[in-house]
Amino acid sequence: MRAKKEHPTAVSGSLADEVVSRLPDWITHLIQINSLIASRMGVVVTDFHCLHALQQHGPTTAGVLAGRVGLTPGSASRMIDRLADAGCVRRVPDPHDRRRILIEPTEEGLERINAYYAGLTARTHQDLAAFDDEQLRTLLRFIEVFRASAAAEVERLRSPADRPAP
Amino acid sequence: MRAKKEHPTAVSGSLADEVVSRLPDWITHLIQINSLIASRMGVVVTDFHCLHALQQHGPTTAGVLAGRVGLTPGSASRMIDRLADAGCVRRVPDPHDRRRILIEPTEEGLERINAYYAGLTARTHQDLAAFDDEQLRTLLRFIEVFRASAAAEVERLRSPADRPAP
DNA sequence: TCTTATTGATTGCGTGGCACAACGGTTGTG
DNA sequence: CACAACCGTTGTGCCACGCAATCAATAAGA
Repeated sequence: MRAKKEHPTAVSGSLADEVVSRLPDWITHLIQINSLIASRMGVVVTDFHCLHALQQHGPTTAGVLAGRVGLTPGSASRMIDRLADAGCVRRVPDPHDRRRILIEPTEEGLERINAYYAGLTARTHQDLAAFDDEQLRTLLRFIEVFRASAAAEVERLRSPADRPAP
Repeated sequence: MRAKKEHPTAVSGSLADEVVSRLPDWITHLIQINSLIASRMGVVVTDFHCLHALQQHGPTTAGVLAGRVGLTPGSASRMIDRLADAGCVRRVPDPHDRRRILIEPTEEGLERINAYYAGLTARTHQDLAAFDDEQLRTLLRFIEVFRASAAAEVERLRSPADRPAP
């Protein structure tokens, strides 16, 4: 444990250090944006993730939805209640297995999530205007690498008997 | 109900569109990572933001700290109670104004936040190894632009209808 | 076929973070 | 010296969440 390392504005011996030192602050801001927009929409951040997952992977059961957003099945059930009351999702019985109930987003839910992404994408497009295609390709690769890495990190953190061999 | 496009402005073909379409998923993962690590540390995400703000801007009063993490003064007081009980922060009376109480991180608090960043930093360094200096410079610019943009967005979202004319 | 085990989803209960509003202590101003 | 403004804290209620028990439906076994 190196306790002497300061991250805020790093010692910038390398560009990589600069990058990693500036990431946390950005991430913090992104998280705050998510919370603010969610509260402005009258929902909780978790509900937001649920809508996002629904939009990304399509309609699924409540169980896998709970897994995606990192909630217990019980909490997911209540979350779906909230979203259903808000008219954002709908419960549809699975014709093949009467135990299962598929959760699918409604028009209003899609509109809401789209409105959210519209605001963010507009700003993002503005920000991206300063980069050329070559740089955008680099950014794309960067995002893809980090997305995969983040997904792996989520999986690792969720396993209780983790850290078998560092 | 399969929508025609996955995202609102997904005019596929543009690199910028690719970027904006992939960002939300990554952000979602980052948020989940934050929540997971926070719960694993025995704190809440807000406490985490508090420690981050303390590390970024240095010791301040409870009031401005509440503003930074987006909490009411009352909630911030309770949050400071939690962190103080956990030994992460310490209340120090301001010698110049006995109404004010400065909040400063303790060694343990700094260690905790460092441990968090150490995990993320290690992974980030690994990911960054695949990029050369030119690309890293692009990434740095990208991050800086988006960080500023995100900060501005946070400010905008916090002021609901006000901001008449500064 | 009838019985038993497994899977999926929901509900009772307790915990805890948060907002709102009221309170006491401190500073500075007339 | 009295009054007002400011800062932090505390009382109260709300609601999201986890845990565990429960009900419904399918799958497996005698």
